[in-house]
Amino acid sequence: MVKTNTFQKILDGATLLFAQHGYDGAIMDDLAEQCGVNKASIYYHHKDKATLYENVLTALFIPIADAVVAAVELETDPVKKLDTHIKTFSKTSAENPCFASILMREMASGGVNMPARAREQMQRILFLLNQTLQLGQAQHIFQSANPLIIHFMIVGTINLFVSSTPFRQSLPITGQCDQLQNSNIESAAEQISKTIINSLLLK
Amino acid sequence: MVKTNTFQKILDGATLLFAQHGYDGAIMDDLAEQCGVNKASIYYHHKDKATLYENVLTALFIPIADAVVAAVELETDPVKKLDTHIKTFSKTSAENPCFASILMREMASGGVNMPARAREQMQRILFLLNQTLQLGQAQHIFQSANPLIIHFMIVGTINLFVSSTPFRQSLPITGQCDQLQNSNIESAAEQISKTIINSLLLK
DNA sequence: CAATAATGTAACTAACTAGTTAAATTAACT
DNA sequence: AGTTAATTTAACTAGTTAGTTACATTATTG
Repeated sequence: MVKTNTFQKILDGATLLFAQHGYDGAIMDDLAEQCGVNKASIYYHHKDKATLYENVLTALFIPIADAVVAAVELETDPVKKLDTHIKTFSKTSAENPCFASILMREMASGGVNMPARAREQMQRILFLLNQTLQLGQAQHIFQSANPLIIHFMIVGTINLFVSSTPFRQSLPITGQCDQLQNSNIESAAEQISKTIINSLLLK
Repeated sequence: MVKTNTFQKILDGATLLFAQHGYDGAIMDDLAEQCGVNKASIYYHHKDKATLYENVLTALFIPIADAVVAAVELETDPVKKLDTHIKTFSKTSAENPCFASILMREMASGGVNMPARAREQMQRILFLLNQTLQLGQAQHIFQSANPLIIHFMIVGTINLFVSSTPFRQSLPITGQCDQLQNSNIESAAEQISKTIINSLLLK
């Protein structure tokens, strides 16, 4: 089943609109105009608003979870696995900022309305982290820690970083703090990775 | 000017509704019903939906920033200041989970539509952190680090933790991972504080 | 107590919004 | 070319939603 040009155009426009305004704030008439298609075309390609939202989330979450799992599985050392986990998640999130916005909104609702296929992708990432941490513990490299909190540290920090780009640029911080200048995602990921790994390593 | 019972009842109901459904998802008729007041009473006490939202955010953000600033200023040691910063923020957030939900939604939009008074409160918290970090560096206790990323680590992790209570309870994690059991806010705050302080301390 | 101010309410309105319909256009195939 | 299937469109509909109005009730005060 080849997806048409219009199908994808609507999906891309909807991704942006849902990220910017949330489910309730995204207006189907605006979407039609933004994509340059007639509103009825949206309903021709996507059953209804709820289904369109599911389609958006599925298309957004699966590649990110895939990338993280694939990259981590290439490594064998727990420290390297964890570093790769954090950096791959950061990189793929930054490549598509809509992911961070949509995930944050969903988590703000307690994740209750999140479509099952999207939730499954987040669980894949959490399970992968859990495996890595247990491997590290088994090899007496890592001390015991709550994987869910580590997961939240990674996801929470990166989401906030990625989605706050406009906010960051409006911050009236004086030149006295030059650390704030290099606010690119790679250095953020590096700092998060170092921080987490450092706290996990057995002394 | 003494705020009436009804004014506060509407404010409380609106806080919950905005936290659960976001600005666009919160329906004024639902709010009236939930509070047991007539819809026109809402508009008698609060100019319109946007003003009500501002009132909610102001009432929610100011006490949290106040609490963090007050607690941190009681300490003199940078390490103790940072630990208090993280634990006070965690405690006050957990006491009012609506704060986390609303802040996450606002950050998902890039913080662009956040009312000025609410944004100022987040800046107070960030500036306070910046001061603590600089004090620690001046005393040769902390190494240099990006305060914004530390801020995001604290806020992102705690927000996610607080607002994910329903999500956490739905996680089908097997008993093999008993770390997940003690998912209370105090132990989360403890782990975050240790992690961050540990990574900042000069070796 | 009477008058006035403050608060509460049912019913209404105008604009908006998700989704539909039936007809038109374009592409695919024989 | 001619027929059928896929796609697009303008116009429409029914339900929803923020905000209003004119009136009723309750406090307050001189």
